Amino acid sequence: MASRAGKEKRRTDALSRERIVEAAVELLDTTGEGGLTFRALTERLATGPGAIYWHVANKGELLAAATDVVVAAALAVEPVESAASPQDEIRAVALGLFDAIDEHSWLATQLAVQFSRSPSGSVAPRIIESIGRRVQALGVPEGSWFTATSALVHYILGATSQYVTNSHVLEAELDRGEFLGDVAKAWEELDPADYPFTRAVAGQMREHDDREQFLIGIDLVLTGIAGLHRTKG
Amino acid sequence: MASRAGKEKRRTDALSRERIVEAAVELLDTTGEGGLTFRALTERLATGPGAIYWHVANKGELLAAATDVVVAAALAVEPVESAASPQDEIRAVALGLFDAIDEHSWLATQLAVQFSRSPSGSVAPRIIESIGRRVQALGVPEGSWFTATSALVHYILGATSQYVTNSHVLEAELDRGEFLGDVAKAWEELDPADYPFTRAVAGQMREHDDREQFLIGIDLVLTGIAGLHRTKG
DNA sequence: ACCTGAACACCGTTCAAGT
DNA sequence: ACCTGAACACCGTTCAAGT
Repeated sequence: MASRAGKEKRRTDALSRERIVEAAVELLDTTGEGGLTFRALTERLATGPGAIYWHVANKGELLAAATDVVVAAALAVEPVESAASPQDEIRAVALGLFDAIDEHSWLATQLAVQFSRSPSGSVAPRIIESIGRRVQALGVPEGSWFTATSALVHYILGATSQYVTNSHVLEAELDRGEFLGDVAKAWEELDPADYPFTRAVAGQMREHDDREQFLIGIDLVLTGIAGLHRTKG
Repeated sequence: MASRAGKEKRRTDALSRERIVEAAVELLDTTGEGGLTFRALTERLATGPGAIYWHVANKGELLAAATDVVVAAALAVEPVESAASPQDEIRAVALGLFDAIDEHSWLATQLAVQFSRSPSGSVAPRIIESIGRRVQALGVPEGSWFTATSALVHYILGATSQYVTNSHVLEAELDRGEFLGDVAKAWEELDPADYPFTRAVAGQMREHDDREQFLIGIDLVLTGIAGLHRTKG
């Protein structure tokens, strides 16, 4: 509680990169992807835009930092149960990201952006490391480490990006069930000549459970990865 | 060449929704994601913004239409070789989308947006139908049609979204090889204590071939899907 | 070193007015 | 029915000036 080494704190609400990023995350969570503006941020932090630009280079860097903070938290939670198999751990890591996207609807888009724009940034290595270690533990031959990890990460990114409760849904005050119902209805009304499969599958789409579906997909990829073992004598 | 049924054409360059969407695609291809503005569009079409808004509700609808046109073209190309297995056809469809994204770097982001924001729009059903029919042909039990198709589509979306030659790369005038080299270098310089796997895999990342890697991932999912058959007696 | 806030060069979108 | 173009309410970003 006592201040250490006699260093005086200036003002309690002094700006810092951390505080700015934190405010950005809150703003994104509350008002959605388009809600993060320097106007809103300056108001919330009671400063001018110049103050923010002193700590952060531009909006892109701010979004990258916000994404990194949230991803780091999501990956840190994973409880290391000693009894868990690598497969179970991979499922847990994937679900951690799934839940993070569920909580922060803006995260899905940003994950895709960070991965493709700056794979050497902090976000991509974090996720690759977390999945990759378990791929190693799976006994995948070394030559396939990158391939197997990539496939898992690609599936996770693709799948999670669609499970976003997006602003459109929030605006209309629909819950996920109503939303899926509307989509299913639209699918059922497609031209039977052009869209027989999509129509046939509309019911399954309406009733599917997001998390369950997501995990089944993970398991499909894991099954495929298990097949890589036999390739190498 | 002769005008049909005596209908007079007004001016050759009369506006239409089609012409606007076409111009939007060209603008996106030439100047990238951020290059599509109503300013640039009005200049290219020699009109005012009001003229565009007469044919198109807003920018979102314009982007959706541009995405739909490009996706439709990509899926239409698939040559129906009668000897091809469903697996081969799925690979061909996937590669068609891969190539489309390679040609139109803005497409990856837009695919993700269209899928999550309006899965009842035209883009998502087109892709689901194209993949889904082949999943049916694979002999997947009916109860797993939606699950199997979703897994494939999720993988495809996730994987393609990362193979974009993005504007950052274009600006720096790097080719894909140099870009991957830089990423690999950055990975190799990560903290050995925190990122042993990512460091170990940097070399594989540098040398990997995008298309080959993409297809292996497809095959991993297909292997997993093959396992679904046995679930049902 | 850190912050202020006016100013700049853009956006997407609207709308009275024209033909 | 279709188009014009000025105007509006925003953006992200800069920068001289302050402390």
